[in-house]
Amino acid sequence: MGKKKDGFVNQITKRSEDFSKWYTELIRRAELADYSPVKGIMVIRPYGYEIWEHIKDNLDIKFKETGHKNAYFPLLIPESFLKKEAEHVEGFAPEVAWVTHGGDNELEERLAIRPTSEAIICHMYSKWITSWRDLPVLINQWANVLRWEKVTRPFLRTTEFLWQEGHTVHATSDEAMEETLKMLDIYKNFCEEYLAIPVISGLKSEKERFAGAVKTYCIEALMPDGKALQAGTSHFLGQNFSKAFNIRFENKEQELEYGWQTSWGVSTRLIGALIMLHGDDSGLIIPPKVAPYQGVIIPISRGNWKETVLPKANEIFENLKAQGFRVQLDDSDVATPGWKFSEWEMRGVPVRIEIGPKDIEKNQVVLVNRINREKSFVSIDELNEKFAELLDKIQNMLFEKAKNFREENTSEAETFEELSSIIETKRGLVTTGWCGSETCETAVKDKNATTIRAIIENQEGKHKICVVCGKESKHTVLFAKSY
RNA sequence: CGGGGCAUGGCUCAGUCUGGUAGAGUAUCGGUUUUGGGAACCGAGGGUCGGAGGUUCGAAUCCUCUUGCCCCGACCA
Repeated sequence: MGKKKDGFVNQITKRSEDFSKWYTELIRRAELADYSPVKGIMVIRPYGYEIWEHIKDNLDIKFKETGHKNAYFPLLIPESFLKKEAEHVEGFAPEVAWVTHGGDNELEERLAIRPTSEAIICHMYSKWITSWRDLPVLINQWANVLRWEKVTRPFLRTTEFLWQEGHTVHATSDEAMEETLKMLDIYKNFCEEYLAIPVISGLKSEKERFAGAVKTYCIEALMPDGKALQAGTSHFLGQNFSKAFNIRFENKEQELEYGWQTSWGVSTRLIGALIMLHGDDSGLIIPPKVAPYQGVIIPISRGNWKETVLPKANEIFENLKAQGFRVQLDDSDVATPGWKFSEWEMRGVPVRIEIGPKDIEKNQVVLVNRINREKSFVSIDELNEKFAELLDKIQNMLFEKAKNFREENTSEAETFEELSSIIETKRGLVTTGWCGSETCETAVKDKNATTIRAIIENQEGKHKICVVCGKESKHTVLFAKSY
């Protein structure tokens, strides 16, 4: 640990050597998160939480722009409420945690710690909605939820996690469907623009659909180990919940009608996705748009640097902050510059700004790109523009790199044998035809532990037959192993 | 929930087979010298070996149970 090897850091397992180990080790070393005393529950540390804050703040703006308001619903849900929508309970029952006592007294009805909030929110909606004038209801909440998962991994699947859940009610089916797709689109754009994670959007099969939904749409991202990660979902709930919870309104024709609903969410899992997708052997690479620090200024501490270099470094620091950049100045005098380089690379800061005696003479700084360590010498007078340019460049490089990776790892299969062989050798995403039957879907799962991640837009002329049974294909689907 | 692995100063690990009362590196603290890719030296503090029980004169080490973590599957954001 801490020893030099080829000049760079050697303190974490290399991503190229052991991906899983790299992932969990890095999360702790970079101080994104740590394990709590309770199984499967993690502590999100400030550096990790700040990434979540940037995700949250930016998404929140997009939700507000599209007319949504935030609210907060209770953590505890009476058991009877959860049971109202049959498929919903069945789907979530195995992973619900229950509150059974208040102090020493056993409760008459046990309370579920929300695994998701449809039940409590729909109950409230049934009280609030009476007329077509009350619609649409467009509410989102930022909250924590609890699901007693059997296998957990930091950020990707933890017992308690943070997310947002939007719950809307509309007067017509069309309107609700429009909302479902609109939010899916917001997620897709957000993942691609802010997190530099290319995603494929599509529809879930019946088997993979959210418990209680009519249709579940999703965005799926391909991870470096060839597995797909569901990065967000948007559900068209139809009238399933409004009927179960009696959400009715009087329409313009003075008839009582059940509301049409949607729900949609993304979680702290997005952080897991960006760690896996962008990181390298040296550690994290956080996309500039959500990075807690977009740049770190490292003064080269040499001789009387505190009198010569540090004041200039401070000036640059204040200037960049004033321009709205998120920057850090590492002026600690215990660590050497080399140590700092490695440390901040490991933490994924996209740009390093070096300034030393030689630079001061030339009125310049050195900008270093985290992705390829490419150095550029920039006049201090142009620093603001050049820094902003480099951040944009890095944001784009990350996206392009991820997109190329996905393209290289997307295959097509016409037969079951082909599909199996691809999954067993290179993994990745596989597009095929599918007849739509659950029998064929299950056949693939049983043989290859691979599932339909999404039903995608039909590609003309391709995949005319079902990859399993050979009958006529109804959908083009994306198969992959998944997280 | 099945299969496998692991649990020892903050971190990474040695010691376990063959019981004898804990050790290294690193980190931390103090000091001196350094500093353009993880600096060197001197000195100091810090653990009773995941937890419970048992065997024994004696347990990190042997036995039983238990908890947690990691990996691979089945289930899920």
